[in-house]
Amino acid sequence: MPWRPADELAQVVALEVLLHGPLARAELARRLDLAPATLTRISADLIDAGLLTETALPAERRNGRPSIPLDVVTSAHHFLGVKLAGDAVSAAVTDLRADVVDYFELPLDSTEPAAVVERICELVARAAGEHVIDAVGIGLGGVVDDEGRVSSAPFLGWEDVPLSSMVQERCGLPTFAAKDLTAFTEALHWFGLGAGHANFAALTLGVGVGYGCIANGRLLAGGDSGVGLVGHWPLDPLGPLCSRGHRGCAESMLTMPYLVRDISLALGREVQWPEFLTLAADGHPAARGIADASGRALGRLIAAIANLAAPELVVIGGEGVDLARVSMPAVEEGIREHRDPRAADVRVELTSGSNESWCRGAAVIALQGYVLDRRRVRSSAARTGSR
Amino acid sequence: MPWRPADELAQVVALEVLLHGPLARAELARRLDLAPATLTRISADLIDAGLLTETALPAERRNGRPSIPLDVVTSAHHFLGVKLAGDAVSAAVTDLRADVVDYFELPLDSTEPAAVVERICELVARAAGEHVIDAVGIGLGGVVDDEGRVSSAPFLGWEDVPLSSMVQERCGLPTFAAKDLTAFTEALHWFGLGAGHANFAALTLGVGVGYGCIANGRLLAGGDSGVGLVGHWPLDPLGPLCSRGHRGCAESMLTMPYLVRDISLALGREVQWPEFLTLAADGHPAARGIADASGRALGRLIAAIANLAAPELVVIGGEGVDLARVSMPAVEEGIREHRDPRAADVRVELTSGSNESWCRGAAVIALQGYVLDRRRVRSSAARTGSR
DNA sequence: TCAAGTTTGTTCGTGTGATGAAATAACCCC
DNA sequence: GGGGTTATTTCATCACACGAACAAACTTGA
Repeated sequence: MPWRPADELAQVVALEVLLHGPLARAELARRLDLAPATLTRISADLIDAGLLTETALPAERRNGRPSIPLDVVTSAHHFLGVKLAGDAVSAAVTDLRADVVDYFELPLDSTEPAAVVERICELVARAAGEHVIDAVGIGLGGVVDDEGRVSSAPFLGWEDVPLSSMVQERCGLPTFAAKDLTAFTEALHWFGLGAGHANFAALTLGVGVGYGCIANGRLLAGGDSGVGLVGHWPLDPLGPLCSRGHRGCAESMLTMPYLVRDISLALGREVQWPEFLTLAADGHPAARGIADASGRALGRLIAAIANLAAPELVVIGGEGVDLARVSMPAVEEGIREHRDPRAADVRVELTSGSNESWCRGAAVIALQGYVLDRRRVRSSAARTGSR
Repeated sequence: MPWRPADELAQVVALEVLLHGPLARAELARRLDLAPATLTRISADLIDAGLLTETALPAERRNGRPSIPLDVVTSAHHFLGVKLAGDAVSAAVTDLRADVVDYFELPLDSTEPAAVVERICELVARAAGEHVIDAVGIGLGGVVDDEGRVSSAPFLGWEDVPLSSMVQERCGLPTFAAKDLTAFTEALHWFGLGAGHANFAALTLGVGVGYGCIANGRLLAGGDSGVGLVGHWPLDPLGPLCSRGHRGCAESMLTMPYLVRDISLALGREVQWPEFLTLAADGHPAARGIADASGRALGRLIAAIANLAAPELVVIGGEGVDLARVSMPAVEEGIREHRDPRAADVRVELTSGSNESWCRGAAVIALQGYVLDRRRVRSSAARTGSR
């Protein structure tokens, strides 16, 4: 039962239901500015096609005839989202709403493209054993073009690897690859904190600092986003030096390795990330100081994003997201410092930075590719600059 | 002969011709993915309606039957663009392609809303004496909402002034007001260096620093863009202090009053802006030093914009644009400093910063309001976050 | 308990309007 | 002048969104 809305309008209706939860016909008609009659017809088609069903109506009761919410059959489709790291590949199986239903992981002993593809296909095979997988998405740090070709991924030593087509040929499933941050941001956009927002930004903390942005309802994708454009952003003229000799850049102020190094130096012993957070939360002076300086730096970065990209919301994620949690007041102070007091407050939200959330992002790339039928359709995206 | 395309498709076709120059029917059909037959019908309607004409075919000759380019009747519509300054109001009359055909100016002796409206209407009357004006656009520095209400304009001491409706009631013409930078950016987008770009940024230098951005084909408009979000951006930790006590912020590094002050202090005599530029261009050490520091700071700001908003192009304007002209190498150095070397080069272009260009921007706001029939249509903009 | 009110969803005939195919027009080159 | 090529037009066709009227399924209130 493939996702094949009969025409463009059916596609729009199906997407609206997919993205904005169960919706009644009348509500859909209002949202999409269509006649009720049209919705009767379209929803009948979509129900016939197995894309939508009428839910068991726990809809809010008001006056008049009760509405019958329509919903997508979430369990009718499954996607595999693969996150590629330097030493392991992990994967999550999700349903049509990007809810994770299964999770696998495999170590990676070679970063040769062929070996990695092999590993990915092992995951695909394992997942396919338990679920019917409709498409595969792969997320990795690096520059990936629209066709899923990895033009550069330093952490794997890759240049110009046609990853998605390699996997697709090897395992026979539609495969899409994208930069990990693109995937993460799109997942927030369709099913996460960014749902319903036409302008928001995502920021991830971890081994590096990542940035993704939805502007006017679509991803901001410069040709070379992905080379780590915010990674070395100068945030504190008095901060420590980073590997490239910048003083107080995002890498040196916000990434886990540097912060762990700083706290270890300060205490004269090896301190791990969780302990650092605990110490900071408990008010240990050295840890507090480092966390606060870091939080202020993060706030400045958020302010920069807010000033230039005008998001309604900034979502923080990544495995180091707890840094923001323990230094929220400093973050807010940093924002105030670099933001005009007359401007509206920046809304900052935190989200999970587990590895699963990266996989989920990759699954959303698969889901989008499948549902929007990428690879075939390029025409509608061709209209460039107008309006 | 009003701009009233019969239906939505006709509107799209007319817009395409307006924005992308004379175009033949076949070319339009290809661009908009329509059947040739459809274009015959639509263009006939539009020609009947007086919106389009067949040009005297100086189209590039190729094989086959020659095409007949269609163009809008540029001189059939005129717009008045008014730029509001603290001490004067100026206005330009433009045609449908935003080419300036006339220019007026009046001093302003009171900043009372009623007095300003009076002055504006004098300009409207004068313009209407020589041209048929279809709509009026007003640009000013401050926060202006979609309905043309000025919620704040410190330079006039205004709060919550329903400017556009005041002018509209007083002079009887459809009137639209917008922030000056919005107007400037939209003008670049529709008819200037930004035409055809779905992602670009505009930066203006003058008494302050202004920023506008088109992302994914539309203006990035935070609710509070306009309070000068980049005006106090920190650019040089060693720079001079600004009025608010920031060190090396955009105001202190890039605005004309500060630069004039700096060069005057350095030379021990009063130096005006043009002389400063001449000295810098001629290699006078002090002037060169100031201009280069300023250029590097500008480069850093451009890099910040390029990193966060991913524009394909950054256009510099404003009356102080020549600063960029005399310090281009420093600007490029500043960009390199804050941009990952693996990222693509940022394309920077300069444009006129004459007062006329601000008026032209305001005229484009009028033109857009008129052509897109704002104030009536709000429905299509309502679809917020999806896709 | 029944009538009135309200909102949802359906049926059906209608008309708009984009389309494909084929014809025609207006050039090129040789 | 003939063949090739591309642009534009003609025209019958047909998909499909719509409006209007109606049926359904509740709430509310007397």
